[in-house]
Amino acid sequence: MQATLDELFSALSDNTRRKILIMLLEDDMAVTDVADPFDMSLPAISKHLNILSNAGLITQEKRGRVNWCKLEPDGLRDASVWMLGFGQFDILDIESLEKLIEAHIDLTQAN
Amino acid sequence: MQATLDELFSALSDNTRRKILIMLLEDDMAVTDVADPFDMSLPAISKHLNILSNAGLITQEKRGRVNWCKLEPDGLRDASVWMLGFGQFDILDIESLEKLIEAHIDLTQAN
DNA sequence: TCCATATTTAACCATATGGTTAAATATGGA
DNA sequence: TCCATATTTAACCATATGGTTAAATATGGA
Repeated sequence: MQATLDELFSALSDNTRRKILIMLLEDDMAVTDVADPFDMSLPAISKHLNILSNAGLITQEKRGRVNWCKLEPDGLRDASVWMLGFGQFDILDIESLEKLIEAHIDLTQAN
Repeated sequence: MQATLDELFSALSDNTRRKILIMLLEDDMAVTDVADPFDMSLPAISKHLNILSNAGLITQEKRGRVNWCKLEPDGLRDASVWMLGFGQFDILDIESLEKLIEAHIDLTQAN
């Protein structure tokens, strides 16, 4: 069930969903907790979570009554591969990329 | 008239539009020529081009009867910044990124 | 057993999206 | 001037999207 690029980019095209992804960067969350900061009904959030699941950006695991949502780390891969390939390595200038990589290596070594 | 991330990702979520972007990577094109490979009416293509313009991914310049479409090189920037920031530098593994950068430097020096 | 909690499903609604065809518009060129 | 070419605009249509509320479902716990 590979998500298509259509599904991926479409899932990313809604601010509520992007915010949810950022929240899940922190930690796994129950549906109710995901919904909490939004001024929107639970069913609406439930639908957004479904869209994110279908796009391969999150996974959901039901334990008891609670449906835990967690980020799918590789979910963005296909989209970023498309963008980097398309952008021909110039989307972010090379120096910025190098700085990102250095920062990353520092972080990695700090752990 | 900054394009929003919503507009950007939404513009990218359609395969016809992604194909148009790839075509424009080669060269600037007239609307009629953009439409040629697609099994779709001219007005439909015209609409897609408008969506790409509003998203900041292309620009259009009318010369005579012909409306020339060209890629906007920085169009993807905001989207890729969001994705790289979100992905915390791990979307593509670091080695792949380094290879991309080396390849890019080689290309740059070849010119 | 029975109530509370967590979540989804169903039915609905307004608006957006992606397409169509027909007509309008503007420019180029004989 | 008048036709051809390039493109957009208008009017339309079916389906998708993002939201709602009410009801259903399932599990936890007293």
